[in-house]
Amino acid sequence: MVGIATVSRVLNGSGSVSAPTRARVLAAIEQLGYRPAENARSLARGHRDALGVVVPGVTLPSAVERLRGVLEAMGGDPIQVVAFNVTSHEQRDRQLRRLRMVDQTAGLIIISLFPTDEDIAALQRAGVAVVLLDAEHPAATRVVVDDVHGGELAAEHLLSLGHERIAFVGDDWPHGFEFRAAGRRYAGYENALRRAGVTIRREYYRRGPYTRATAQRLTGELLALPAPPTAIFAASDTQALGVIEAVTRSGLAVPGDVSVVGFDDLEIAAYVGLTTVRQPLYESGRKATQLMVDLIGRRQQPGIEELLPLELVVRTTTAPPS
Amino acid sequence: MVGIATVSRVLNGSGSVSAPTRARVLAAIEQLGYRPAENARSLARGHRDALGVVVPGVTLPSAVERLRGVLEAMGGDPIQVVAFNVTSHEQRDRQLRRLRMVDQTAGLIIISLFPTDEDIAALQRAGVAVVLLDAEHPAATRVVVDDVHGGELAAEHLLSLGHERIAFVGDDWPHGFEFRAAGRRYAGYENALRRAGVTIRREYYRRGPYTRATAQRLTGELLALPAPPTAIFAASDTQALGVIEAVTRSGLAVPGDVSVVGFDDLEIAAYVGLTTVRQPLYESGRKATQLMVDLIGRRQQPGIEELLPLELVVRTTTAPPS
DNA sequence: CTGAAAGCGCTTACAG
DNA sequence: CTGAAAGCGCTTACAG
Repeated sequence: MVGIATVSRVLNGSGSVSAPTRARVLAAIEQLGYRPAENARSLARGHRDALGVVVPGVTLPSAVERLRGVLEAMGGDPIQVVAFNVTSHEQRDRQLRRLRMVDQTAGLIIISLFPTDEDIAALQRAGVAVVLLDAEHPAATRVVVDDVHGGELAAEHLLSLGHERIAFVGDDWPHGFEFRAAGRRYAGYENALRRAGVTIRREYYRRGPYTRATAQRLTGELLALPAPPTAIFAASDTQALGVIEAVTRSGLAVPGDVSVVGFDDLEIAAYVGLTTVRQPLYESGRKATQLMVDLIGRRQQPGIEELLPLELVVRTTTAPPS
Repeated sequence: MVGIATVSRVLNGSGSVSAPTRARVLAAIEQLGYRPAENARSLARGHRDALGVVVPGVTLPSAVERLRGVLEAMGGDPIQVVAFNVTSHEQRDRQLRRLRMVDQTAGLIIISLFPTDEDIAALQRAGVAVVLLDAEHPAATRVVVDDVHGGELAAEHLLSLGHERIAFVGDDWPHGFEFRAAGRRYAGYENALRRAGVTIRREYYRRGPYTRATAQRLTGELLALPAPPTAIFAASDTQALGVIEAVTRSGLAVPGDVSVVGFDDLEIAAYVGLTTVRQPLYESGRKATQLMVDLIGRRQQPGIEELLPLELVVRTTTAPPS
C-alpha cells in the first residue's frame, strides 16, 4: 500500500520515489487502468497545459489549411480545438465568451474571431496566452498578411491585362467589414484602380455571406448590369468558384468573356486553373503555434505582429478583355 | 455580500434565490468579469457535459466533411475536438490512451481510430458515451457503411463497361488492413471480379500511405507492368486524384486509356468529373451526433449499428476500354 | 431564501 | 523516501 501522494509523485516524476515503490505503483496503475482526472490535476496545480484553437467554421477550407499547419507544428501532440458553426452574427459575437475551454488551456489560437478589449483582458487575467489568426487586436500577438496589398496585386494584374470594368465580390462578416480581410482587399482594389485612373463604380461592389451560392447570386446581379464587368475579383477562392459557375451557367466563358481572380490559393484553385493571390495559410498555422509556444515560455512579449508574404499566381482564368 | 453558495445557485439556476439577490450577484459577475472555472465545476458535480470528437488528421477531406455534419447537428454549440496528426503508426495506437480530454467529456465521437477492448472498457468505466465513425467495435455504437458493397459497386461498373484488367489502389493504415474500410472495399472488388469470372491478379493490388503522392507512385508501378490495367479503382477520391495525375503525366488519357473510379464523392470529385462511390460523409457526422445525444440521455443502449447507404456516381473518368 | 461545511480528485509543501 | 494534511474552485445536501 502506498499513499496517494506517492502515486502522484510517480505520475509526475516529481519528488523522489524509491525504485521498488515506483515499480509497484506503476504496476497497479497499469492493472487498474487508472487514469488521473485532468480537471482535478489542473485545479490542484493552478494551471493547465493544453493548447487550444478556436474556430468558427472549422470546415472552411482556409481554416482547415491553417489547422493543418498548427497540427504539423505540434508534431503529433494532440490539441484541443473548440469548433462551432457560425449560425448567426450575434451568436458568433457571444461565442468567445462562452468558451469553457478558455479556462483549461495554457494558450489559445483564435482564428477569424475578433476579440473585444474585454475578451483580451479576461484572457490575460486568466493567464491564457493568445495568438490571433485572420483577426486583429493591437494587444494580441498575431500572424497577419497585408490584405490591402493582396487586393492591389489582384486588381493590378487585371488592369495590366487591359481590364477596366472590374467588379469585386466579397464576404460579409460582422465586426465591421472594413476591419475584415475582405474589406481590406477591397481597399487595395480601390487603390489600384484609383492609381490607374479607372473609375470606381459602386455597382461593381458586391458582398454577402461567405458561401459559393452567394457568390453565384452576386455574380448573376453583376452580369445583369447594363455595363457588365469584364473581370471579377473575388475575395476568396471559395467565392471565385461560385463566380466561375455563375459566369459559365449564364452562357459566358472564363476567361473569354469574364476573367476571374480569387484569393487564398486553396488546393482546388490549381485544379480549376484559378488565377489567385496566394496566402500562406498552412504556414500561418505553423507560425502561430511557434509564437504561442514562445509566449507560454515567456520567450516573447505579447502584441507581436508577424507578417506573412502574399503572391499572385497567374493561371488560366484571366486573359485580356475581348 | 453573498455567500459563495448563492453565487453558485444563480450561476446554475438551481435552488431558489430571491430576485434582488440574484440581480446583485449577476451585476457583480458582470462587473468583475467572473467566469467559473470549468475544471472545478466538473470536479464538484462529478460529471462533465462537453461533447468531444477525436480525429487523427482533422484535415483529411473526409474527416472535415464528417466534422461538418457533427457541427451542424450541434446547431452552433461548441464542441471540443481533439485533433492530432498521425505521424507514425505506433503513435497512432497510443493516442487514444493519451487523450486527456476523455475525462472531460460526456461523450466522444471517435473517427478513424480503432479502440481496443481495453479502450472501450476504460471509456465505459469513466462513463463516457462513445460513437465510432469509420471504425468498428462490437460493443460500441457506430455509424457504418457497407464498404464491401461499395467495392462491388465500383468494380461492377468497370466490369459492365467491359474492363477486365482492373487494378486497385488503397491506403494502408494500422489495425489490420482487412478491418479497415479500404480492405473491405478491396474484398468487394474481389467478389465482383470473381463473380464475373475475371482473374484476380496479385500485381494489380497496391497500397500505401493515404496520400495523393503515394497513389501517384503506385499508379506508376501499375502502368509499368507488362500488362498494365485499363481501369483503376482507388479506395478514396484523394488517391483517385493521384491516380489521374500519374496517368496523365505518363502521357495517357483518362478515360481514353485508363478509367478511374474513386470513393467518397468529395466536393472536388464533381470538379474533376470523377466517377466515384458516394458515401454520406456529412450525414454520418449528423447521425453520430444524434446517436451520441441519445446515448447520453440513455434513450439508447450502446452497441447499435447504423448503416448508411452507398451510391455509384458515374461521371467522366470512366469509359469502355479502347 | 441563504450561509457554513463537506467533498470532488488531485498536487504540494510539511513533517518525519 | 513517504505519509498526513491543506488547498485548488466549485456544487450540493444540511441547517437555519
